[in-house]
This record gives sequence, structure tokens and C-alpha cells, in this order.
Amino acid sequence: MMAKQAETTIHDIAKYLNISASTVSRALNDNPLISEATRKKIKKVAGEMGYRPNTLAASFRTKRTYNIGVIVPLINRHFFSSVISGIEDIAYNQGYTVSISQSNDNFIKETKIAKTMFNNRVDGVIVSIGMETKSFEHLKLFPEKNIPLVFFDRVVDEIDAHKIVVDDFGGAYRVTKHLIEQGAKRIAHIGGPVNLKIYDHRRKGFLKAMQEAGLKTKKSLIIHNSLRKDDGVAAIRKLMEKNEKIDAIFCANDTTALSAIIYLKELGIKIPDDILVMGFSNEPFSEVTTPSISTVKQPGFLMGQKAAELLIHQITSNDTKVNYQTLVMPTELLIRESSRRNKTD
Amino acid sequence: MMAKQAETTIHDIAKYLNISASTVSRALNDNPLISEATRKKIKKVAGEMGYRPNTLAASFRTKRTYNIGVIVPLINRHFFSSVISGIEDIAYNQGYTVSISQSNDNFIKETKIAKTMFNNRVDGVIVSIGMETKSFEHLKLFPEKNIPLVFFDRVVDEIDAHKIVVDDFGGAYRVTKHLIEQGAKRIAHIGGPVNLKIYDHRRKGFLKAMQEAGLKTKKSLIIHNSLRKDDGVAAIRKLMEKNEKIDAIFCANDTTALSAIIYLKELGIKIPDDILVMGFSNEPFSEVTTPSISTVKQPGFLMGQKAAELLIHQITSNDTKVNYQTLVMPTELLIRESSRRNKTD
DNA sequence: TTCGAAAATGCAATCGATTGCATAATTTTA
DNA sequence: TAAAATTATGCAATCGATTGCATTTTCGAA
Repeated sequence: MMAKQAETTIHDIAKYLNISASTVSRALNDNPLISEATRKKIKKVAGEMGYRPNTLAASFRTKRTYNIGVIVPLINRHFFSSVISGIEDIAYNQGYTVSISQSNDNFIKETKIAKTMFNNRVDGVIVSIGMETKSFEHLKLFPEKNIPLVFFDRVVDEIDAHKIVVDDFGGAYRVTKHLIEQGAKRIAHIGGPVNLKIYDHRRKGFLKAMQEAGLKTKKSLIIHNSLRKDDGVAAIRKLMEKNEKIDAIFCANDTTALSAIIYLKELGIKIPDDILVMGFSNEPFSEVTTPSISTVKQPGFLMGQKAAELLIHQITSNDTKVNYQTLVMPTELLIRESSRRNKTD
Repeated sequence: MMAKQAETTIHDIAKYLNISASTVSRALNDNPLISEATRKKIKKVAGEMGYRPNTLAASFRTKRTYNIGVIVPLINRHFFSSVISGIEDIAYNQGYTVSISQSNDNFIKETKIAKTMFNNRVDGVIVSIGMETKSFEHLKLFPEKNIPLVFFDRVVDEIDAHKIVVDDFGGAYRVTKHLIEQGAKRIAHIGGPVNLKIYDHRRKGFLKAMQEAGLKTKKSLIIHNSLRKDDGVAAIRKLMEKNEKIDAIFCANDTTALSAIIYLKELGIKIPDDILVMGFSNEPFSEVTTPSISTVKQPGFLMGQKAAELLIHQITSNDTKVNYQTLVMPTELLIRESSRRNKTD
């Protein structure tokens, strides 16, 4: 029925007004070279003719897409979706579009995504790498072609770029210190894969606080796994098997903390009376469990905003040599029920 | 230092091999017109010369961007990020890129986003409208230019398109029936803004079940608000003020259910012993509260997948007349502690 | 060996906007 | 009022890949 709706172009407008396409182009872009009068006239006609700019043609010509690529492990997780939300917030207000892909913590997929974004000529990329990612050639593509790249949270040391990280060390340090202040002496730590810096830092923050307090940490009290739901249970089981005496557990994320708490309850162990538990990340659920879980708040939305700001700044400025910075975002300790020793002493 | 890194084009490859650019183009696209031998040779050289296809030029020429636009109220919410995750999953595997924007339930922003995507020549759009959206011209742009459009969850009746919705009526009906089976007779309902169909359907499902059970529903037991955190408390307070006798509450989302439960507990009312409570949506936290909250599970990820499948199918097929369908996704009743009457009778 | 069909490759226009460099129109200055 | 300076507009090439329509090459059949 309806034919293929020929699109109006600047040439159609030009012809209609008996002027040149260049003038139309400039007028529509508010180029000051064009007089107020013609500009108005052109815009009016453009509207009437149902003109819609062909962003593709423009991008093709100018080599600027105003598109930012975002690669995250999983969209559907509170921290990441908060960051994305922050990125989108800034990007949108600066006239950028945001394309998002999730790697599912799969290295092959991450590689493919990077290549696709690279070919799609994104103006810049914001990345948080997957668990499996140990080689970085697919990411080096971007700096090699001078395409701005910003990392957040799960960053890559081997690549020079702006980085937004959470103060994992400090957060973990304060968590541990808090546990110690509550009287804990034999504290276990359930951490994530240490090839990811964030978990390494959390471990180090933990160790530092222990050391400062003059407490020694048995190797067997430190367990690393992938911090999924079951891993909390598995870790606790391991500790119990070895008959470890512990009075507190610092889990590197809330998911593990929760699953540990549930399992410990099943074993008849009371939280926080018998064992103090803390998590990390402030997942929405951590506030409403029983007991509510003490944790560390990471400013996801803000991190996204910062990442986008740095990226866009780098895209916009044409400085060849950028002074790369690593922004360490402050964390906030949220003391809730799971780590507050009831007055029993 | 490093000059502007001239990009390799198919012409460079062609010149190098003393063949035509058309052949190179066809070879790289695996066009069967090209012989196996030349194809291989070309691909090899392309690799060596560091060629990267200019997707922009191709899109410009072919008028196909392989980009899907997604408009949601808020990225950072479990249901929506699940849907997005599902969309991305399918889209990626079909070679599409996904661009996401959030309207923040703001009508102006939603309009601007739609225009931008329109100008960016997305191949199709997936939309869940904002709370304020009552006029739809910005969305009609797409069907007018034959750009496929799929709605999910918060759909628009006025526009003919594929729609993916949750069986809100059925879900609410079964919630209510379950409460009745547990012995409840005086059931209150805390619902959302009725201008959104989803809440209207939930209310109707509730009423239907009540009616079928021969129970009458007092007007004063039905309260509508915006279902935020405080609204649960406010609603309960209202019910208490009027001294309503109730034995169950059906809240149209989990947030309200939780806040209601917390407040009721403060008042010394036991859940579920004194009053049964149910929510809707299966927010991640609902499973881990005390008591855990009975609710209705919406298959977000699956909905995203379905939406993407329908959209891509519509993009791919060139049927002019599409048989638009409305997919009603089944819900799952999750009976947890908050609605399970302890054997006290 | 020759011819016709099939297979492979090349030509050249095209998509729509941008922009450096003219050129034309207008205003200011002397 | 003419020349100079300023302001507006136009010309035409360009970005890189695609594709309809030749044209050439290859190959099998007669």
C-alpha cells in the first residue's frame, strides 16, 4: 500500500528553496555563518517537509558517531545496572547514545563484543571486564586507534586509561576493623577470584586490619571462590569440616554473606550472637534480610557518571597525551544487624 | 607522534591485489559469486593489512544499522534490567547491537529519546512507556516509517504492534484465591495508579476472585497509591484508623508488601499468623526477608527474549501486513512464608 | 575445436551530509 | 562613491561500501 516513503534530504530542501545544500546543512547545524533569516526559513521548511537528519550519513562523513559502547559482565545486577544508569544519565545530556552489551563473564563473548564496537566506530568505550578475562588484546584495539577507553570496577592494570574504582582496600579494611572492634578475633574471609583486582584488594584490606590489630590469620580461614549463591554454603561447610573456630566472617559480596547466614542458621548458629557476618556491595536485599546484613556501599550511579564524564572529556579534547587518572570512589560502611554484637559482654 | 593512522579500506585491498573493490566487498561478505580461491586470498590480505569494515559506510549505503533501540523507564530496576538482559541476549546472537535509554518516567525525555533513535535509524524499537506518558505521537513516528516497534509490560493500546505483557489479571486472581484458600475473608488490596493497565488488571483479578468466592469487598479496603516504600505504611495506617478488620492484604508490588509487613510488625501484629500478606513481581529481596514474601514471579528475562525475537522477525521479514500479537506471559505464584497460614485452626 | 551457458569479476553510480575554498552580497570606511 | 572589509552563500569533492548491470573468463558439451 504505502510506497517506500522517500526520505527528505537537505538537497530536497535546498531545491525547494532555491539555495544550496551547504547552506541548508549549515543552517540546520546552527552554523553562525548563516544569517538569522535564512536559518529560520530553512528550519521551518525542514519541519514542513518532514525532514529527519540522516545521522548515519553525517557520522560517516565526520567519523563521529556520538555513540558510547559499554561492556559489562551482566546487565541484570544491581551494581552494574546502577553504573549503566549513571553513564546513560551523563551521556544522554551530552548528546551521546549508549550501546550496551553483556559479556556474561565469558571471554569469547567479551572479545566479540569489543570487535563489534570497534567496527561500529563507537566514539569511546566503558568497560568492566569479565571473570575469565586474562588477556587484553581485544581491549588494546581501542587505544591503538586512539579511541578513548575508560575502565570501571574491574579494571585492567596493563592498559593505560582512566579508571574508576571503588576503594576496595579501604572498605575491606574498615569492615575488618569494625569486626575487630566488636570483639572478633578469629575472622574468616570468603573472597572472590584473585585475578580480579577488586577481590585482591579486599583481601589485602582485610589482612592489613588484622595485622594492625596484632591478630594472626590462619591460611585456612581464607577461602576464595566465585562468590555465587552456593559458594557461601560451600565455604562454610569447608570451615566446619576442618572444625575451625571462628567468631566472624567477612564475605567479599552480599550474595555469599546471605547464603552463609542462611546456612549457619540451619546449623543452629546464631547471627550475630555466635558469629558476626559482613558482606560487600550493598545489594538491595541486604537491608531487608533477617538479620539485616552489614555491608559496604559502592556508589554505582556516581561511578557511572564519572566514567562517562571522563570518557566524553577525552573524546572531546584532542590532547594527544592524556594524563590518565584512577579515581578511587569512597565507600560507606553500613553497620546493620549481622555484625552488631549484642551487649553480652 | 603517531599520525592519524589511515584506515585500510576495501579499495586499498583491491589495489594491492590488483582486483576491483566490488570483488573485495563481495568476498568479505561471503557472497557466493566469488570463487573460493579469491575469497581466501582477499580475507588473508585483509587481515594482514589490519582492515576493519566501516560499518557506518555500509549502514549508510544499505540503510540497515543492525541496531535496536530500547526505551525503559529506569535501567536500574530489577525487572527492567532483566528484560534488557533478555533482549541483549537474543539481539547479540542475531548480530544486532542494542542501544538503551531510560526515560526516568519523564515524558519530555521519552520524547527526545524516541526522536534520537528515530534519527539514528535504528532498525527497530522496544518500548515500555513512562508513568507520565499519555500521548503517543513520538512513538507513532516508528510505525509511520515502517520501523518495527514492540511494546512490553507498559504497553500502548492506541498503537498497533506486538506486545508482551504479563498476565496481571491471572496472577492477581490466583494470589487472591490462594489467600482465600488459606482462610482469609476480609482481604484488603493496595494497588497502583490505575491509569497504568497493569495495576488495573491486578485490581480486576483480585475482584474476580473475591466475587467468585462469594466474598464482598468493601470499598474502603481498596487503596490506590504509587506503591513506593512509604505508601505501604501510609495504606496500613489508613486501614487501622478506620479500624478495619482484615485478615489478609494483597499488595500490587513487593516494595509495598515489605513496608507494610515491617510496619505491621511494629504494631505487634504477626505475619502471617494474624494477617496474611502477598506482594507482586518477585523482587530479589522478597525471598530473603523475614518472613519471606509470597509473590508473583514475572519472567523478565524471557519477556526480553520474546520481545527481541518478535522485533527481529518483523525487521527481517518484509511482509507489509504484520499480524500483530499480544503475548501474555504466564506468571508463577510463589507461596512463601508471609501467606502461609500456620496450622492454628 | 567451437559455441553457449555458467561462473567470476569489474564499472560506476549511489547513499546524504559536511566542509575547504571560492565567489557573491552587503556593510563599513575613507 | 569607490575600495576594503565583512558577511553569506555556493561549488564540488569526499567519506567507504554496496550492487545492478555489464563484461570477461572458464568450462562442458556438441
